[in-house]
Amino acid sequence: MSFKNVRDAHQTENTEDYLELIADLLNQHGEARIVDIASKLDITQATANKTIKRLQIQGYIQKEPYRSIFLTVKGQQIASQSKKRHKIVFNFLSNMGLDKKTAESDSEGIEHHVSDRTLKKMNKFNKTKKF
Amino acid sequence: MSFKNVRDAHQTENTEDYLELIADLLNQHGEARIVDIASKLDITQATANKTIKRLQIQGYIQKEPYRSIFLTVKGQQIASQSKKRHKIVFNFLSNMGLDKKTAESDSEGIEHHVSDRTLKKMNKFNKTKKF
DNA sequence: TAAAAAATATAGCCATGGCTATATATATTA
DNA sequence: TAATATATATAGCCATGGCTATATTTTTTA
Repeated sequence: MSFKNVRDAHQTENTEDYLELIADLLNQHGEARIVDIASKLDITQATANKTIKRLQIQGYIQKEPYRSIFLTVKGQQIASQSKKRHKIVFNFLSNMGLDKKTAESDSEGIEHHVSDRTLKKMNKFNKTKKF
Repeated sequence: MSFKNVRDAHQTENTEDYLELIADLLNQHGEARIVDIASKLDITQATANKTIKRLQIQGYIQKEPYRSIFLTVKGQQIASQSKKRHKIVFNFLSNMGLDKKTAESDSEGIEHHVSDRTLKKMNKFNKTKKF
């Protein structure tokens, strides 16, 4: 079952990265645009555009042509869950003694592969510095 | 740069899983066959076959039609690196107090997203129980 | 306001990794 | 050994996420 879980994680991974990023952009700049997403994710605008279209079809975001992007309730839920996980993993890696850059970069990849059980352990460690 | 790294990890991830599994099968049963791979990875034999073909083209494995699979030197190197990382992550999660099943399942996904720096920290913790 | 620049959209290409259905080869067993 | 079962291979489908090149729309600026 294990490998199947990893595959399932991959399917949602890109979605989660997009939604989390869009939420950040909305919070920080009041709007989220294709250009920003493409630049942050280091992909072309064409690719960003295509994925945004998929996310729209799948009901995670709402947007008018040539206009900026908003999250649906469904999208917001995933974004905030994702953000929460990301923070816990980032803090955990930081508390392990890793530098900000490494913690940031590693947590980006790890956040999608951590079970609730592991997340809880990490969170406990973050709070008490004990396992 | 961070997201790009995650994407790069994904490209090699499936390759690493295959090579690690093939190495295990070779060690445990003396041979690695498509059926076993498909069953372990929980995919169809057709999919396994297709990926095996790619791995062969890319020089990681060597095989004759209808025969079992062997690793090239290039393939062995990646398999053993991968195994090493996997073990460190698995031990780390176990040492955190997680049950075997969770540690196994989570390490499967995490191993591909852990930098050398983080891996070193984990390894140190495994040995000394301190960060 | 008209021209230039920037942002967005679309088309079409590629690789990957899923799948089912079907063919072919190999191994087992009656 | 001939028939059956198992394993492997191939063909063809789909979704995803990269890309470049080329519209088109919106925004900026001269």
